[in-house]
Amino acid sequence: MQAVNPIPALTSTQSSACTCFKLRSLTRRVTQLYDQTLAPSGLKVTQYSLLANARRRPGQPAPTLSELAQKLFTDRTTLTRNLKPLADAGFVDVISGADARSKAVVVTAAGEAALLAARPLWKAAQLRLRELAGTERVEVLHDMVDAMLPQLDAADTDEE
Amino acid sequence: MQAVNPIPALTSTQSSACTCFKLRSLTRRVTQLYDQTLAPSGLKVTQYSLLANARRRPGQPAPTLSELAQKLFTDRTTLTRNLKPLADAGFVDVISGADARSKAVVVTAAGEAALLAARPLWKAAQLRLRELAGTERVEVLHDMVDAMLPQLDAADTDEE
DNA sequence: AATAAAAAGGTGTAATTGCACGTATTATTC
DNA sequence: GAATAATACGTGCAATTACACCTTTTTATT
Repeated sequence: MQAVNPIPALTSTQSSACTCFKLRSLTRRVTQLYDQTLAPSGLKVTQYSLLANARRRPGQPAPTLSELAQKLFTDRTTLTRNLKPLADAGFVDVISGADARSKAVVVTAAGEAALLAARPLWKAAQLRLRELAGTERVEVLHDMVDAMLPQLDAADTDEE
Repeated sequence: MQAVNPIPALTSTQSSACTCFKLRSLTRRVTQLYDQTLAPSGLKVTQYSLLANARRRPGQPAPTLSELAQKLFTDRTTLTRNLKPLADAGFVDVISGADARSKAVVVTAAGEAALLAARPLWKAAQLRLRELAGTERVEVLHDMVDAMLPQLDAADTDEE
């Protein structure tokens, strides 16, 4: 016996089963949670992540724009724009790199301070998400992203 | 015996363990995959999802902006902007609703046609993602989003 | 019926995102 | 050494996203 397809021509399940749509929806809500929690710090989660990933130990070379973009899984040109508000706020300096072509991103003292001030809020957001979604789910999600992202990243840089 | 924390002051693991950052990174890549695959249709995945969710069977009432926004897990004002290119392309009509306040979204015949034409491409994207990430992972991801999204959605509408 | 509250929607502003195309600089090839 | 490749970055453009604040209309309260 075969299961009956409820409404053949127009199952709304079809569109809502879109993985991309689901992911985008979840990400919007999660971003909202983080941004609202981080609000007192003046940083959005994107900026927090950018700063945290641009950070280097003293003596360590500052990352170039391309290096940082790759680390952030972002388009290079997106990084350029995202640096603007942070540079305006004095949280980063975009200096000329080793090459005459390349530029490097340096987190300033003010940037470090902002990051330090935002950290407890970020931790609160992490905790709140775990409360809402369940710690186990969040951990599974981490593993899944870690497994999937490299595949998608490779596929992206391949096909050119 | 206690495990030694590798570099106490500056573990880059801390920032990369940000659930929001991970989710956003994955979503960017997945969106890229879908958008590139959908490109021949002239629709972006956001627009495809919007159209698919705005669609009604003949006779069924067209969704109001607020209803549709809720269904899409988007801000109401975001929906307003996202409708613009679709209205310009003639894929939707934004008509006045039952109320003198409300408006409703109607997918036009051209919109239906665009959706129909895009569907094989969308399916190809779904398939490609499963190839890259593994079908099982995608299915687990679906379940996780389905479980997490309502929690975050409720938390969002609550705290006002 | 007047007033207050709620609901529905829009605009200003700002940030995030990526593609297409362009310029400048370095490395490679002949 | 000159021509070509590749690398590094920027800008124009368009879409996505949401908050703060606004107007209009409907509903609820007194």
